[in-house]
Amino acid sequence: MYVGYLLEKDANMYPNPVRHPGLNLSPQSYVPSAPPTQYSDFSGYQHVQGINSDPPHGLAGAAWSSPYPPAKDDWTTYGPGPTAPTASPAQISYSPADFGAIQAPPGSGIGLLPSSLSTPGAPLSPSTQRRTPYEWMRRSGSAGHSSGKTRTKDKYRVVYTDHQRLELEKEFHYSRYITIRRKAELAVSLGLTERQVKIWFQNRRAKERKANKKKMQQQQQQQQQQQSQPSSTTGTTLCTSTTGLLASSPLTIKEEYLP
DNA sequence: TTGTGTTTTACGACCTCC
DNA sequence: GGAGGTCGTAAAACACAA
Repeated sequence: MYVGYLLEKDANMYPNPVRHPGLNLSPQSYVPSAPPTQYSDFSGYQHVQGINSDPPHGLAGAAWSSPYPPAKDDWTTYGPGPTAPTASPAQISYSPADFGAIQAPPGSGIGLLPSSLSTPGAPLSPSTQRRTPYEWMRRSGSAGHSSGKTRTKDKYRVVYTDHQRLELEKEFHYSRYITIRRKAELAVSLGLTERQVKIWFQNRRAKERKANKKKMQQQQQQQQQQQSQPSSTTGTTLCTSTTGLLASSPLTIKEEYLP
């Protein structure tokens, strides 16, 4: 709503424009042949086809068939109930091979998937199977927990499926602030409520701010350590402070997905 | 197996904008 | 006043060391 205001307000946190230049256009207008270059690694996934294609009149049309049931109209009805997405196709477990189209940019060291997951034949080493930067991608076993139960019932929260997280992450890396239209589309396509999508984006931004804050603190510590040591070289402080500013920018986050 | 730390959903309080 | 933002927090889910 007042994204512009927030971006200005959080200029320290987001000194660079976080949105794709083409965002003035509706996100739906971005086509497979010209994916946002910042997130070119997403092009391998059928994001555009399934999510970003412009559905007729915004929502479900013949070409906008969603693998998910219609979103619950109202999330205020807590509890499993018949509307709980237990039988949702979203529960279909996504094996790592399902994400094989997404690969880490070469040389980045970071990507959406561990390379081992992108190579179906390669067995995972125990260390690989453990904690990775892509945990949320691997937890296909969690899918069974998405029963739609919430705080007031025997389950406090649902666990989103890998596919839901993937699509949300993709949308987040396309733009940190989702439009009303995209929110509605995502909610339908993922079998979530618009409220869930909105809150996911809020939480995701908070996560990024937290990470940026941590980075800045670490770099400040490094600077302090460097200053406390007898400096044999000059001019390094300026460079580190510059990198510190860059590190705090959202661009750094996006760079994780750049080649 | 269990204890502990981290991450992930979800919410409430409060704020700003239209 | 409603919608959506941040911030702080609760608690489930999860990873991992002992």
